Amino acid sequence: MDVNEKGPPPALAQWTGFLLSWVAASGGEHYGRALASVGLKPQHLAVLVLLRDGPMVQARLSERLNVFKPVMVTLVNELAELGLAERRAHPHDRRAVHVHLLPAGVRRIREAERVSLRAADEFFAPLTPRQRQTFHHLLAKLAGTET
Amino acid sequence: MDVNEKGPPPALAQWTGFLLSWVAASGGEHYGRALASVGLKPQHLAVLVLLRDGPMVQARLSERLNVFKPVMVTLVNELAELGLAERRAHPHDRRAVHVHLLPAGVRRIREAERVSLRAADEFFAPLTPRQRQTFHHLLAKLAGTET
DNA sequence: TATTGTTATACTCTATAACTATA
DNA sequence: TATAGTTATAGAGTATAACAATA
Repeated sequence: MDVNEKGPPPALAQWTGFLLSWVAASGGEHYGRALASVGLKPQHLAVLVLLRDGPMVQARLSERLNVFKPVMVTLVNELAELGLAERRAHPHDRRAVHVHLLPAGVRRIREAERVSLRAADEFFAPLTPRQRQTFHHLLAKLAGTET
Repeated sequence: MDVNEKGPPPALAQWTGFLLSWVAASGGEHYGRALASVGLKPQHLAVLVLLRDGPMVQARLSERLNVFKPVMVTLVNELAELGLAERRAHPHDRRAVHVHLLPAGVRRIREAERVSLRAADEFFAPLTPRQRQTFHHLLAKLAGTET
């Protein structure tokens, strides 16, 4: 049930649910390739964007992104190794570490947003701007983020 | 970056790509639970539906569903153990096995389609019938299954 | 030489357990 | 007792390698 570049199997393409999962997987791969071109994984960018609002404790990063604590340890390690973020002592709680966004991280966010916006334009090219807006609206209704 | 039942993280919900992956994952889980209620995994049903057109060689099942050969071995093993399909000798090629759909498999397909249609109705309940049709149309354009 | 089915193996992701140091 | 961070480990799911039988 893997998803490749050829398009969905015709026999199953009339099921909306199958189309949905195929389009999402296809879009996710496209997005992942775009971010990889600036040396990031999707999760890296998600963490960086959260840190843009200020330093954050790792445990709260895990909660906000719905990843398990050990995963966040790895992600922060990688971001630190890339020089995009770093751990510092927490001012009030000696158990916790504050994860800070570094200037290089701010710049990398801008690059990532540039390539990901371009990737989105490519992916949604089959739709007119009006259709793309409609698509977003319908997704938001399904996600329950609008009434 | 896991997806749970609470709805997408508000901070990321304005990105169409993130909404898309969240909705697809949510829908996939809903579909998976529905099929599990009749004892099937999504891949099981996909195989059974393909076999409805007649017996098929395992290698072609793998190709059609884009799964690797060892995965198909496991799936056919499971379907055989469930009594829904079985391996028989291929009439012309002694290397290959013909996978046949059994009467119990035909009945199970009907049950699975019943619960999966109900699951789809539940999942797409936030949309009007007209919107649901539009959503399918836009997905089909993105998947390239219509011009 | 290529293909079918199978077994064995590896690799990634996801999830849990256990431990420390604090609170 | 509970929480933060880390390490270690376990489990799916996915992908590759290698093999015997046959074409």
